[in-house]
Amino acid sequence: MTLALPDMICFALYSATHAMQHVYKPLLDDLGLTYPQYLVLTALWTQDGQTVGALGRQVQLESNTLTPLLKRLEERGLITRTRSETDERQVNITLTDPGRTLKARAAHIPACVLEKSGLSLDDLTRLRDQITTLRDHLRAG
Amino acid sequence: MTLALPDMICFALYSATHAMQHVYKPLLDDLGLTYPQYLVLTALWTQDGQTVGALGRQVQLESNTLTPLLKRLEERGLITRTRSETDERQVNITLTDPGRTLKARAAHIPACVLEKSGLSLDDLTRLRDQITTLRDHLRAG
DNA sequence: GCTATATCAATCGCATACGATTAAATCGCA
DNA sequence: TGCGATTTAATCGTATGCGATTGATATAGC
Repeated sequence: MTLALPDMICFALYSATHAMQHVYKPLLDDLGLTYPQYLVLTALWTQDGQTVGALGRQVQLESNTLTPLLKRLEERGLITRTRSETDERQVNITLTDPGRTLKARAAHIPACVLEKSGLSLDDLTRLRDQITTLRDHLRAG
Repeated sequence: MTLALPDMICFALYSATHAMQHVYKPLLDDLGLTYPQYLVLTALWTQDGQTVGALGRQVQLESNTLTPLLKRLEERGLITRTRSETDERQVNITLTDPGRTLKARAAHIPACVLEKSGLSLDDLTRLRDQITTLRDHLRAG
């Protein structure tokens, strides 16, 4: 492990993440979404009505980042934020009709990214699993 | 390619990058550096005296991000920023003595990260090369 | 029941990221 | 040579990220 950028796994991840977001940018611009907003909506499309904390555990963000992001999504009319009745500390995030409708307009994005990646679906899946394993090791260590 | 967070290669990269920065955080706190500042210094430790543009091409950042970051490194006395004499548009970034000295104090970091990754050096190297290949495909596409 | 503790979202401050624009300097080409 | 196009860094505005703190609510233990 030398101390040079091209040799560093951290820089490979860092620059690949940026390159990935660059690929997503024009696709998300069509939906008027930023990349983290897209991740949050993806979590909600899978399971609606989650609390801020539950969303944060999925996308790996804290309330200090999520709260402003969710307020922007609420201003755009894609979600609603309501205090939980059973536990007033929690805030439930629920998709609006436009928020739900957006899922269909995002459905083509994964295929676009697969195509841009220049890899086969099998190779990309294997790579994803290896990166996920590394991430879990890093979190655990 | 489904539209769910755990299945998305982009989210694997995104969350692994965050996990990696979380591992670096305490190591870089000891040096008083942020993660992008560390990347910039790493590039300078390999080759001193680069222009803002050359640094940006390496760490994949534009002057809009680099200029404030470099000003902070200059305030901390780690680098100097001087207009090029041959081309007044360019600004040369040069390490100061403290900036050079910091390299030795950062030398142990790669081994720490390797250990936290839970992977062998061979596995990590292979994974790094695959991620780099993906990044280059994404940039090219 | 009552209080110390814990949990949850929000807020604040600072440092990235990045699109768009600007200003200065250099280059290209007639 | 001269002038429009290009390059380079800086600036501006918006949106993350994140450490630290705060305020409100819920829980646990006595």
